[in-house]
Amino acid sequence: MLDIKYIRDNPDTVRERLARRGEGYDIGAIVKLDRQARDLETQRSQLQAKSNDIGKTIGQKMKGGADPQSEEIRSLKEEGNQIKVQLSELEPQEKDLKAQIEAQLLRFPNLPSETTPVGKNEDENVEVRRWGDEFLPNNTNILPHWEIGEKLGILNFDRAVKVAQSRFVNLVGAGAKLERALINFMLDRQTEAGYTEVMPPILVNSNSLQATSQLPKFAEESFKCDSDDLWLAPTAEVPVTNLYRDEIIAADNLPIYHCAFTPCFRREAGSYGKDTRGIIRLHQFNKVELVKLVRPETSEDEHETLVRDAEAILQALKLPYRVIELCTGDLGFGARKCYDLEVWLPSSGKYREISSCSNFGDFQARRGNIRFKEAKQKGTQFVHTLNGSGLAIGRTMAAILENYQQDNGTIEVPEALQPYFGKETI
RNA sequence: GGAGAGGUGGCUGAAUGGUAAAGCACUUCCCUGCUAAGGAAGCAUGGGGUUCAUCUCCUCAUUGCAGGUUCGAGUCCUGUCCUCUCCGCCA
Repeated sequence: MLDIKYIRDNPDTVRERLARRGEGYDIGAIVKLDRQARDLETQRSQLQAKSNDIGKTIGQKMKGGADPQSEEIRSLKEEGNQIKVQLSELEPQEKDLKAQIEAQLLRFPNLPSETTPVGKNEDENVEVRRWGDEFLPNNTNILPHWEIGEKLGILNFDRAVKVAQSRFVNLVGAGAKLERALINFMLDRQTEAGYTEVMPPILVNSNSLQATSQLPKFAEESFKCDSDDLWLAPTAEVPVTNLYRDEIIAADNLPIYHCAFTPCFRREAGSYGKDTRGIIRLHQFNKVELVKLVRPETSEDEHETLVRDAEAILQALKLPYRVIELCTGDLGFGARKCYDLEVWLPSSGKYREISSCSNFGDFQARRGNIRFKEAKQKGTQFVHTLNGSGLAIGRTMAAILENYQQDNGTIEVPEALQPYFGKETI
């Protein structure tokens, strides 16, 4: 959430930064509502003060033994009643205005960072670096991962569709074990890199989704449990970041680094016809997520190391990839800056997103009221939150099935993964 | 799912409807003088106003949350969420 005070004091800056994302963000209305709300609040609190005064006076007089029926008490009560009438008009107005402001504010995206490249859409994203050309497979007859997967009997779609729906998969035998090996491998690596593993709830309430900014704007993207205020988490970012919602963290305890393995659930509304085959875009997929809560002045550096920590997995698996910096037009709602890691998928001759690493600044912290406090200092500040996949498990498996495909139709298991998988080939 | 109890500062914990005790912890200071004890003050968060701005200052709100009654609600009423105990069910 944007800071209303910042909008108030720097409307032009806000306008200009939002415009970098594209059209359609008008802060005029909110500035006006804010002015009205503050005027009302000033009026209301003055009346409130008077009312408090009367209450106190009556209280003191009653304590002193005054007759409740006396003229003095009755006239004070009458005065109190009049204030109450005035308040009953002002209060709903103020409340309504503030609710409107809040609702609008929740629908404004974060301001892009000064360094985020300006662009209209994904075509204007910027490639930052590329890694692993020497590992590009030279086999030109590489089968797409879903074909080789079904051929080897380790990916099964038909039965998963029967059990659930399209966009679900069943992993069999070596497929299931490979998934498990990848999970353990990634968690171990990220733990060694300094992230504390957590295993949070993956059903999350509306407040949590609002804090990390999946709500209110993206409600149709998540699965909702009908009879409870619970949703299936679309990413571990939600439960892990929200572990600290409404907390004031001692500054000494920052930075906080967490990694978490969770299944993730997405409705993929509006992606009909996209990636309908294979395991690139499923309603349920596994992911190891990295989450950081840091001091504001460190968040840019923390963002860079977060990306490096995600890259380290791809490097260890010797999977070719590139790092893309998203331009303002493609930037996620809550992010001020974002790098995507894209892994090479030889069957389609394309790089595909396998990790998205974002710096949210104080955007999520403000929504979730996650603050920190310096010892011996007054006041609190919002932390900065960051997260990134480290990595998406299914897409990593797809990349392995393709990049490690041998001429004889077997899959070589990446060396780093062999201790976890227990075999050298599939 | 059934029955009961309860949600008050960092923690413990009071408050016949009269405007949130006290203790512990913490911070600063004083006294004392040696692994200690005593005294004083301070000690929450958020909003608004004031200010070029910060602090101060003024003010409002916050006893889980949302309403209601009242001049006045921690206290009474209604709804709701959460926690705990017992029972039931259950991996």
